[in-house]
Amino acid sequence: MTAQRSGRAPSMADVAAAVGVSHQTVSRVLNDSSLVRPDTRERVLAAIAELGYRRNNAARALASHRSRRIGMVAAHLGYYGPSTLATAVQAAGHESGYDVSLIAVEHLDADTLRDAIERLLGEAVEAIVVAVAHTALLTEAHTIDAPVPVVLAQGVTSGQPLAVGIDQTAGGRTATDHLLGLGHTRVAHVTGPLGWAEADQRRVGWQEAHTARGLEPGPEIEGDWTPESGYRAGLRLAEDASVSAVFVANDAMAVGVLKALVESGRRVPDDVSVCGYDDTPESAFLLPSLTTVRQSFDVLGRQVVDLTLRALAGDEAPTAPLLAPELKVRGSTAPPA
Amino acid sequence: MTAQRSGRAPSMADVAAAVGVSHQTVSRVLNDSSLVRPDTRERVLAAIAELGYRRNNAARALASHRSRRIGMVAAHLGYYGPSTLATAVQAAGHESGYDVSLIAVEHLDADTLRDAIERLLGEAVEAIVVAVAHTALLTEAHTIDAPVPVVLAQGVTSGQPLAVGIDQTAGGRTATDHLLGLGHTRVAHVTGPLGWAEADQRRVGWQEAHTARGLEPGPEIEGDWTPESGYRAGLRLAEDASVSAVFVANDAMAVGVLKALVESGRRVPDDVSVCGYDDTPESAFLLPSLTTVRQSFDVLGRQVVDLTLRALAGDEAPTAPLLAPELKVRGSTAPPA
DNA sequence: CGTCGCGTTGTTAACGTTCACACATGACGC
DNA sequence: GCGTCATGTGTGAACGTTAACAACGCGACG
Repeated sequence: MTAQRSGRAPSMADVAAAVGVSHQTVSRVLNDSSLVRPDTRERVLAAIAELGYRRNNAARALASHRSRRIGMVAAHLGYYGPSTLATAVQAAGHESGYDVSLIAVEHLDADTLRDAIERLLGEAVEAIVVAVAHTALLTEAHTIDAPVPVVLAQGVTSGQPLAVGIDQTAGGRTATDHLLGLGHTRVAHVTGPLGWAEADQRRVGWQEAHTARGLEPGPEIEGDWTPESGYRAGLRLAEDASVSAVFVANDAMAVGVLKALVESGRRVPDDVSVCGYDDTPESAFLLPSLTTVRQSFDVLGRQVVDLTLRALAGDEAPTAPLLAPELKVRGSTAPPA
Repeated sequence: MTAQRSGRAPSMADVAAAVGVSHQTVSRVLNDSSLVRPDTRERVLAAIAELGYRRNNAARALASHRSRRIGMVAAHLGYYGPSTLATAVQAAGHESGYDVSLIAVEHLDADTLRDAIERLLGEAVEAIVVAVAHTALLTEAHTIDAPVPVVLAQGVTSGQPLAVGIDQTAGGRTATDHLLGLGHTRVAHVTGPLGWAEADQRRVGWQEAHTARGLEPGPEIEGDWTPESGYRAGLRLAEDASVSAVFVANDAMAVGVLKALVESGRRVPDDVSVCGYDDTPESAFLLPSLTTVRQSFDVLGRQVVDLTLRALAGDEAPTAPLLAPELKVRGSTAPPA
């Protein structure tokens, strides 16, 4: 009964032959069309199980012109934010019946991005999610004329079409406001690498918080997201006795800042308050525990996929509001001495 | 000249028609067969560029029975190790002309694994790389009878076929040996969740280092990789005045241990030495900087892909030696008082 | 009792590649 | 001058699925 060609994986035709129906009926069962008599469906399902039949996606994509696949390109999966986002997007996509092809790159420049997109298009993705953090690339990403929707998922400034993001400016403002609210009259800032959208935006928030109170923002030092750059920045800040509060653009750098301050003999938070950004799992367990800003990547991932699906459903330029980050107050911030 | 059907992406036939050759010639150019006259190739290439032709991978896979795709399933991309490994595998695969479909899951149990593998097989991957850390799953993974090679890339204990890994036992031994070598007579251990291969193996290394010197291993507390579990363990260790050295199974937990010890009034390394595992970017900038064990995930990723390619080339059960981790001595370890 | 309609199934033709050939053309050796 | 061979190119048939439509059986309705 099981007339199967040897050597190759069974096809619909094999299943059909085993049951004694046409391959189209098998196809109907697989796509659960309602037009199949229950007992026919039953028999087909049994044969599928017995033969170990598995649907061939390549053939499916070829015939249907639909790949049921979303592409994603993400950089710096070693960092907390990007990796969390990537996992979230993948989970959300899977929930909605899409595979997510993730291209993870070490560092994302214009060439890498173009290459990644080219590869994804080669896989016939129906949409592409780009988690790109660099401002220069952001504008570039907008000009990509791919034959599929391209959704931006990072570094987004406002409710632009086909873009979801977290309101980094608000995050920077909240963090700085917290410090100013404690009574500090000036907050120093260790930025991320300028040119990165997230770094730029957090910095703007930091400035805005000062100007809103008629204050001058304190010294500013550029970092590169790494703990080491935070450490170097911290050493310089420690020399400046007027610095009583620092807003650091991510938790990894904050680790370095803390070390530098303490090693320089300045107590945290007694002499200097430190506020980070990201709320990595470690941050609550630093010495002292780190006040920081938390971003909900799970929600972001879900939103990214929803927006993508809306674009796929024909909505030309779907928009979504920016997500609001949340301040986590811990032991590293206190009123000035 | 450009006879292109509207609405659809151009196909080989379109390119061929534009140039005035057969579709097979276009195919030959694309697969750079040598059997094409230079000027023909030239003209085909020009037409491809002009029409914006892109090869359809679904059709290619269907016709050739080769997808040029490797699947990978990885859990816990939020952790340092797995995410670094995933990126490395992807990069190495790409270098070798393979796309790597990465399925990132939050947590990997038997069902999730089976589902992920099923999805990957649906994409016609030629091989599957499984980065699974759980011992129970490891044995399970060995029994998977997929129609393609399944390569294990984590938690591997020795040079088993189709498996590459880092020698975690050696890592645990090295870390503990370092502490014993400093003069500590007993080393406590905060383990990862037992049942995870890596946790188990590091623990074995810790025991071996003691027995090799005729010593009894110190107290042992089970953690779950999170800083919080490290903190809880640290609080208990701090109560035990006989504990002068601790080997913590990863850096994240070590962060928590450090906090607990210091908050309990025990100085590090003066009263208690602490050694971690992973060498995360932060660890050198903790207070004090963390002695730890470094694993080279770049090399591992490369090896994983090499092994996979060997399996694909027909080698039934290719093996690779375990990679040796490397001790990084920093400020958190010192001789006993 | 014939015919319409609906539910179920079968038939045939795409989809865009690669593969296995067959077919031209010209060079070369005898 | 003719067979042989290499080089370049074309032809037709897969590959395994979906899409569009045709066909069948059967009950209901006029």
